[in-house]
Amino acid sequence: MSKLFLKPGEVSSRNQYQEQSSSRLFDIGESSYDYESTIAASFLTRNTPLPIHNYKEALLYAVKEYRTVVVVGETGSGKTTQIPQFLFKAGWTDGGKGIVCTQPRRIATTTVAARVAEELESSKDALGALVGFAVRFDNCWDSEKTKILYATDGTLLRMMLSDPLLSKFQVVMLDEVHERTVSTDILCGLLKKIQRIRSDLRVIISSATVDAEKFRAFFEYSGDSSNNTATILSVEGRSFPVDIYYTTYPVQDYLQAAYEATLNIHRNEQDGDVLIFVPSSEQVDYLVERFQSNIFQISSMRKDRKRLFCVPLYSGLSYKEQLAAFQPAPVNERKVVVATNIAETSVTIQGIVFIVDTGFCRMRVYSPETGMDLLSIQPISRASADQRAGRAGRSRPGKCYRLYTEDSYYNILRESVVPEICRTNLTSAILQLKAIGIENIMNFPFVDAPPAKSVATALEVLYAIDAITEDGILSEFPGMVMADLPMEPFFARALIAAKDYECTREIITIIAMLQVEQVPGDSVFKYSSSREHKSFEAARKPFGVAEGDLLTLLNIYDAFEHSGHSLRWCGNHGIVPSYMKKARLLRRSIALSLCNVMYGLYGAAALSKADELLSQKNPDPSSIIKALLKGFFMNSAVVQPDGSYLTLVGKKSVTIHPSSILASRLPKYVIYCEMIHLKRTYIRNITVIEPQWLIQVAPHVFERRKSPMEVKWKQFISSESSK
DNA sequence: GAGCACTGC
Repeated sequence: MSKLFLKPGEVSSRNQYQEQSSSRLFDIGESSYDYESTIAASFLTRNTPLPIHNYKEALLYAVKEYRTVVVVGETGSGKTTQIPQFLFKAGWTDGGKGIVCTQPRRIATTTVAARVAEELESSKDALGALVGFAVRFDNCWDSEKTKILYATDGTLLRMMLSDPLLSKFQVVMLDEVHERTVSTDILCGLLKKIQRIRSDLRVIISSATVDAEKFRAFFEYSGDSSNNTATILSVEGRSFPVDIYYTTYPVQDYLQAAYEATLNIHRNEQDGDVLIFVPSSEQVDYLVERFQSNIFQISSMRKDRKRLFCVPLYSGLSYKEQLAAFQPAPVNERKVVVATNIAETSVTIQGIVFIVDTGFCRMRVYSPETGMDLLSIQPISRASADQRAGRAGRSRPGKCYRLYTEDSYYNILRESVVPEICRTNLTSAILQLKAIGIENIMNFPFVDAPPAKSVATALEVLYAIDAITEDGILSEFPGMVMADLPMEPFFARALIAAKDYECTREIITIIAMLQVEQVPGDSVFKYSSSREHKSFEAARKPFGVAEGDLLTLLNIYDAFEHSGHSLRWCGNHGIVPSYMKKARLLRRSIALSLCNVMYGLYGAAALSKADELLSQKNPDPSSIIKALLKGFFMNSAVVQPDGSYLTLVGKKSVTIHPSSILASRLPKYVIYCEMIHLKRTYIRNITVIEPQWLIQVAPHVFERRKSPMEVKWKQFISSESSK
């Protein structure tokens, strides 16, 4: 087996790199977060100075002299927690304006804020005063007192709706910019524009090495190189070297190779756990099963009979199932974690010494031509490969076995990920931009511009749902209201329409239930993970209604409410109580947002209006469906003789996903929430409609056959581009 | 009868 790989002596120096260790409760200065099960490791490095402290003076100097500072540092250097504190202590908030630091994930946002509050105020109850956080539906900060605010990137973007110049902030720090989320990318463009108006604003960009000069150049707006406005500060990391091994030949079957590589590690290597990266959850299950069925032979490979055990890790597992991957291995046993990309950035497992990297991941890619999402297995980027390798070497030197050749690494893998903005549906992002006041999308300073076709498609969709006018201008109503509602545009449109159809309570409930449904693994029903789908369908059946999946979810919530929100009732019906609780909270949050945004009510007035909205029942399914239709009429389809469906807009051939309650009923006309191409093109979350409702709800699309709207759309798209 | 990587408002 070892002949597959280059010998250690053949490892050239460029295959070694550093990543600093950070075995503490909160991973400082990086996207990762350690599950609670790793609390035991938290005090190991508490008192060790973080590398960033060596750069304090250099950083403060750079922020003083330059409008934009790109801080390059590997994960764990301490930049996320320390930089805002340096600036605070140096007096950057003395003028009354604060510091905001964005993160791509909620969990990192809240945990980092908690840690900084504790560090700065030496108190565990300090969060929400000097230091706070802001994420959707969960704010913990004080507009008077808070000087350091951690927020998700999407939340800061949303704040710009009411404060487009971010006038509350003196310094904006964007963290994990190399991950290239849509929100972070858009914030970069907006900050670049704000800097032209606000010369006092300071921007700090935290990024991985490969992108540093790209971002520096993006924010540079002096043409004179002796008078730069943006600079780069590099911060070294703190960690142990990771030796990289490549295969000598391309592997035919990376699952087989991963299996063999792991056996080889187990046979020949000292202590230390193994983390295997594979693209999909099915492949995780396959490998785990394969290890488990050979566990005795594998354990007997070693003289000391050291045992090996294998656990899966992907987001579709329930919280409880995921915890097993974080439990430390017993003495004289080796843990093998088989994981999807979740282990690349979202979570950190302590004690990993060996990495096995297949070199592939599953990625969602949007096709603007078809308006469809495609989920396909693709080679990872070099940046991802390095990130994966860096998951070893956090507590001691590690090794990474790449199941591809060194030549592939340098010549086939792309340098960094395709930015999300280039492979996603832009409807929501463009609505946000319009609401912030960016009318001309084509001229927006994108770090990487999305495909023009994606922009055009998004504008067409926004026009069709009344968010923008023919001239591409955001409408005061419903456009501005849709932008203000913290949900996807189609849902926002349906929620606004619900007022006219007098079914606000029902639409809010459906949106809340869908939100919970989307939580992978544990959804509303017990046993809904892939292995136990039969129980899931059995539990759902008594609540199933002929109108489809969305009204079935409503039916479940109504039954839960009717039981007096009884946990015992949940237990008796195979429904997970915590998820119904979550739906209940979400309903209230959504209702409150609606009261703020559409009724202009705040405080106690909003609370009482929300309660009123949530108590007015409408038992008429047709009005609920019409409200839904107001948002989702573009996602309509008609059944074909062979049982497939044809979408009315776009004429795509699709199939109802078998998980739908309507999969075998084949109603004539339906709307769907999502279309995705897997082995076939599926539509999911189906609702039955009457065809004449389409004309009632969207006459501009379905009535006039002679002059297709495409003509009009094309006109305003060209006027949009020429602005 | 199929099977979805991972986030966010």
